[in-house]
Amino acid sequence: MNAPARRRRSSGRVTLADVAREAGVSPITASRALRGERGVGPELVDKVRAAVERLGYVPDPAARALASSRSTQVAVLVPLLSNALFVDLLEAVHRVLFPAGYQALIGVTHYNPDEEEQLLRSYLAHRPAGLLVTGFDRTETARQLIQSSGLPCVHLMETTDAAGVYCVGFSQVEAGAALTRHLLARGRRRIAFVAAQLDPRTMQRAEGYRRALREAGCYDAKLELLSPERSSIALGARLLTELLATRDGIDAVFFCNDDLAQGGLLAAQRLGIRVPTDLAVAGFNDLAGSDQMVPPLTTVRTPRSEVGEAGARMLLQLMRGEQPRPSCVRLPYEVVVRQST
Amino acid sequence: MNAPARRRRSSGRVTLADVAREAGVSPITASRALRGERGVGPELVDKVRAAVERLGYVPDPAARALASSRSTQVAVLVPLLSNALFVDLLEAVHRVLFPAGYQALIGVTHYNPDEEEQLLRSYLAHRPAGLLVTGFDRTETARQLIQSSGLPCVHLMETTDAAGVYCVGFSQVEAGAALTRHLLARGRRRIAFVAAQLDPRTMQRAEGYRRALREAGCYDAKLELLSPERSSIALGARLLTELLATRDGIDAVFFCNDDLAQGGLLAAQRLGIRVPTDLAVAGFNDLAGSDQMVPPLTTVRTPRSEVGEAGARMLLQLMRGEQPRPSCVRLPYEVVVRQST
DNA sequence: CTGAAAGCGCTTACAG
DNA sequence: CTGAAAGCGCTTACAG
Repeated sequence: MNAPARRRRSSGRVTLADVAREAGVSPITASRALRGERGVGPELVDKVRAAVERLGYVPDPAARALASSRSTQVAVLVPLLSNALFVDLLEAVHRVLFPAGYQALIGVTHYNPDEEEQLLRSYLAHRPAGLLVTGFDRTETARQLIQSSGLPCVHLMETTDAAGVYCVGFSQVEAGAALTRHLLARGRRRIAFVAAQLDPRTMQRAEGYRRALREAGCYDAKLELLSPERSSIALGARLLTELLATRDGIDAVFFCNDDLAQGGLLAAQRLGIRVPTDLAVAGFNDLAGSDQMVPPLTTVRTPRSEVGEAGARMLLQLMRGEQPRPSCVRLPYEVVVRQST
Repeated sequence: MNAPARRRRSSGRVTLADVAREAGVSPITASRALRGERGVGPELVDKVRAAVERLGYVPDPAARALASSRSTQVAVLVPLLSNALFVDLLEAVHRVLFPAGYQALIGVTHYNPDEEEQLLRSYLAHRPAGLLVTGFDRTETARQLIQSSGLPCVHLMETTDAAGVYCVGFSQVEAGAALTRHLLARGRRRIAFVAAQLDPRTMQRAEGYRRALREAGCYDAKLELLSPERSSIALGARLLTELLATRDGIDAVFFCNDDLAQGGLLAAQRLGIRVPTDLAVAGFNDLAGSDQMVPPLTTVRTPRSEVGEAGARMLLQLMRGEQPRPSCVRLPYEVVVRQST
């Protein structure tokens, strides 16, 4: 009855061995039954389940990770939490992953490739079951770390046609062009583009803006105001003021993100500029509050929740060893026309 | 030269044993040297460090967790990521914890005690090294899970004088009272309190509001408008409209959070109400954009970054087995007077 | 101050 | 379909 009592470090924890004993099977069978591995007699599965219930067994993720070199954690890397966009993305990811038994290890890169590389290194040591990363812009080392980890990885927010790459996103270029065309359709010709952060996706929107204006024969490089500073409402106010002080005859502004646009709208009000009569103002992402602005802000509703959800589902497939088809999902965005344009 | 090649599952990973061999010491000594345990000869430490460097050794957190029943993860539970307040808090926590070798496992409870309990259960299975939780309001089961885990735990955002409880926060009651007294000092007498979410900290601010008004003999329960809905700019606009339609003679509004206040300010503008002439408007937390509103919003700057930083440092002490003194830190807030009052 | 042995709680690989 | 043995990569507990 007594276990040899020397050199024990028992944590008092209920282990798989306890469950197996209680169920009258071997630990391996209990393990297989619990993981839903096929090839275990249904009656045994029931017995094991009942024993788990009775003993209140909780599997030890560390032991599982060590033995299988796979954990139930999924590393999710996003640039920033202060952009509501990524919060929506993470919420959606969590909504899919958590019920499936996975936990999101959230890493914030601050749009800094070196920081991303460091986080990746640290998270990879934890043997995550999968990886969710934002976009394609990273250091070569980071790329190799992902590659050589052999882990399932889904790229979010951007899309590519490259083979063997899994991604869920939308065309930032097209969305930028669509919004610009809306401004052109409203009769605007001197359309400025104001951006901050200057991350890859922002620059893709800039590319869409340029394309649309070139098509219309209205492109003027001087109408671009690009700042490397971090995007914020305050910066939007500052940039609008600067824009109007240094460029003539501007009749519309496309801000690369709604926080900038909201700040621009508030600055216009302080400057006594009538929107949209004197100046049309548009943003991007349809963030909280944009519909409440005076006047309500025209913007592009981007499908970040859908991206998070579809991306997480795709990763789940990959972690199960399945082949998601298509390997790259392009989701729709929508130009939301309100009274600011 | 050849290891017995049967039944190997080697992951190809560089292990502590490799490091030990390379350094010419035993694995235990290598382990101790790496963890900075005192009582290892300085020369040996150097040798081990060099070997780690040469081999590119990365410790395996799963193995470490299994052997020591402690991981390098810290579970951090916050109510919401869509409130910028908690994003600031998390950033600060990460800034302290990550360089110290810990990773934050971020859990979002959505102000739902059952959800918190579920997350706690799931995170506790991962043997975190410590716990960071928001406030004191949770299910009895959650409380016991924390208690019986025996893990170091620091409570954030609120304070208590209860013995044996570690916390870093500020007095929500006093901050609420201070802002209310500012409105009183401005000559306002019919001061409304508009709140959403109705979480414990919001209700503590309400308590401060009541106290200050009672002291001034101005308290009127009808001036409170409390909504259980989630706080947002849009809701603030709606609540201000409702408030003014159903209450007479209101000369000031204290919104329990800045997003509501920003919405209120925008609604006032649409309604043609002059702020602060007709109505003083104040918020709470000093969130992004509040200084950019028209007029700029009076609010309370809450020390969330400081709370996150001090809380994480306190946890670090506890995880080292030290006794932080004091066990409860009360940080200062600041009433920021702008043009809306 | 340093080390040989055992153990943490699982799963893999091999058998039957 | 089920299981006994070994191993995942560390650290604890005991010795010296």
